[in-house]
Order: sequence, then structure tokens, then C-alpha cells
Amino acid sequence: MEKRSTTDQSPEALRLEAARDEFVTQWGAIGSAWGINRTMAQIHALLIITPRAMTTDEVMEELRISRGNAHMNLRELVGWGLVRSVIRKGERKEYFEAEKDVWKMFCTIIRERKRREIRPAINVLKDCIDRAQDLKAPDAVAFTKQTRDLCEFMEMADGVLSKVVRSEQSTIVPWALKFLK
Amino acid sequence: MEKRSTTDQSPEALRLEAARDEFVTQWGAIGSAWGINRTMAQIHALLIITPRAMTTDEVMEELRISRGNAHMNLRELVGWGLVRSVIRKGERKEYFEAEKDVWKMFCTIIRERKRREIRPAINVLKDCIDRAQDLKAPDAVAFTKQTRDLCEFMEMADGVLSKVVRSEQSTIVPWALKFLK
DNA sequence: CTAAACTTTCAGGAAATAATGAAAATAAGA
DNA sequence: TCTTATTTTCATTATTTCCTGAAAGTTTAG
Repeated sequence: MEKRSTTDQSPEALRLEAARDEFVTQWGAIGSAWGINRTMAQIHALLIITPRAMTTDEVMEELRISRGNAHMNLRELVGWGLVRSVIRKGERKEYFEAEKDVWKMFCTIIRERKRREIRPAINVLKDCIDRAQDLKAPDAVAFTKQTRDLCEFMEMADGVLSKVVRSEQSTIVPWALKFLK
Repeated sequence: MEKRSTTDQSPEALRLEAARDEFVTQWGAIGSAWGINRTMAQIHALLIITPRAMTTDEVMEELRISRGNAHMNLRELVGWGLVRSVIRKGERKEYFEAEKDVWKMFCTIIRERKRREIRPAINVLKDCIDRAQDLKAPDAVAFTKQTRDLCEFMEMADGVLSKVVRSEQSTIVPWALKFLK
């Protein structure tokens, strides 16, 4: 077994390694600001900038994390559809590679967030509206108006995002968006 | 001092109270899925569905949280621009009220997230590109391509969001978006 | 069937984050 | 100025979230 990162020490390689580390670290921080587990974001970052598929052990080594941690978060990423597992014939272990196309990545994230968070939020709002809509007290009327406004807004947003995401195949939307700038 | 919530027990009032509680609780959960402190989201929810401005003490009582907690999170909300403090003449204490217009709320959140997270992320990406763009190794080329793609995408997204948010005053964008559904 | 290679699970511990409560600071009225 | 109402801070404590490592499970080759 060779230790890549400790034997390959040319200045260029070091510089690349530093840049990669920076990216992985910062991407982890960014992820956690958006409610994503730091390690999951870091693994995702690592896979995104690695051209070949990686094994659990490689991820563990690169990120200095335990097997359990690496495993769980890789599974989670597969669950999100951001990473797929690859099995090479004749080999027993599992490899993982990330979707590299940024637009596809974006669409996947939107699709999942819609499903996991926007839809449930809309349901909560509808439930709240149902519970209070027939009440006449001023506070109740205010409550109903506010939740209804919020609900309509979120349904609109959900619809817009669906439109955007549905165009995943074509490159038209990203192209059009560039001109909207 | 009267205890509103424990003396006013008509079935309607109870039902409203339950709906409000549900909303506050769930909104807190939703917030934390998006990287926002649960309590902050709950206070925001509470202020959104309360027609009048509230004092720190009212928020404390309603949410059963400590003064320090209420205080800090109210300040944070004011910092986000989602809540403003109101000082009534002749009164010494501070009142807080939330922006109720959903579209304005949305624009405020976008504007802040752009400032706090999207911009810094773009800067990180640019820094990573700078560090590695002159390297020739295959891994380095892949790294640069990937970070550059990501960077371009985020700049595009940032631009689109700016466009959307800049139209805050007018009601044209929300109106147009409805038709995009 | 057995062993080796690899994956999965999860109880317990560690780290990160948030909340409390009391003391200190500030501001306003008398 | 002094007193009181109100706000702010922050060390301590509590809670939540995450990670580890080892044991159990699974699969494949021989």
C-alpha cells in the first residue's frame, strides 16, 4: 500500500492538495449553513473534485474520518441521488462517484428539497388553515390570512421550481437564465 | 397582569391556540432543516401570526424560553431585517413586530442569504481556482474545471436572485411567476 | 463449508450548538 | 443624583447532533 499524499510532495502537488483541502473544508462549512451535515458536504465536495470513483477507505483516509461515518454519509449521498455506487467487475469492493454536471446536481438538490421540505411545509400550512379558517375572532382571521398567504406563496415557489427542474434534460433553462442576468 | 392563555378557554380560542402552536412548532422544525436556529424560527413564526407587536416578556411566556434566549434571537431577527423593533411613546419597553408581507419576507431572506452565504461561497471558489489554475496535472485540470463550473453556476444564480429581489417594490415578478406555473 | 473481504449497524462518547439565569450595564423618571 | 425599569452579556449547563470503533452481518471464492 502506498501513501499517496505523503510521498508525492512536488510543489505543484502540494499546491493542488492545499487547494483541494480548502475546497473540501469550505464546502463543508457552506453546507452546514444550509442545514447539511458537515461531513456529508465534505464527502460530496471530495467526490466532485476527484475524477475517478473512490472507495470508502479512500474517503476515510482523505478526510480522516471513521468507517461508520464515511459509510453512513456515503449512503446518505446516494439517497439524495448526488452520488452513485459503482461496482467494477472482478472487484469486490464498492466505489463511489459523484454526479459532476453542476446543473444536474442543482436539479437533484432542488428535487430532493422539494420532496423533503417544501411539500411537507405546504402540508403543515394547509393543516393550520383547515384548523382555523372558520373561526371569527380577529386574531383567528389574522392567523388564517397569514398562513394562507404563506401557503399560496410556497405553492407558487414549488411550481416554479418544478418548471425549472423539469427542464433538466435540455440546456435551455440554464442558457436562458444566463441572459436574465 | 392577566394570563390570557389560561383564562380564555372557549372552544374556539382553544382551537386557535392549538393551530397557532402547531404552526410555531412546525415552522421551527422547517427552519432547522434549512440551517436556522429552531428558536429563532419559532419566534419569527409567532410574530408573523400575531397582529400586534410583542414584548420580549410576551415572547418568553408564549414560547416558554428564557430572557437571554428570547433577547438574542429577537436581535438576530432584527439583524436579518425580518423583524423591527417599535418603541411606543410614553412607554419604556421595546416591542417587536414581524414583516407580514410574504413577498417582502422572501426578498429579505434571499438578500441576506446572498450576502451571508452565496457571496462568500463564490469567493471561496474563486480562491480555489486561483490556487490551481496554472497546474497541469490531470487531477489539477479536473479540479479547476469543476470549481470553475461551480463558480460560474453560482454567479449565475446570484445574478438571477438579484434580479428577482430587485423587483421587491413592484408586484410584477410575483404576478409573472404565477403564470410560469 | 470456511475463511477472507467487505459492508452495515449502533451503543456510547465527543463535539458542537443552544439555552438558562443571574449579574452587569444602560436609560429614564423623580 | 438616586431609583427603578429594561436591556444586554456571558459563564455555566443542557441538549442536540455527530462520530467512533468494534461487533455482527453479508457475500464471494476456494
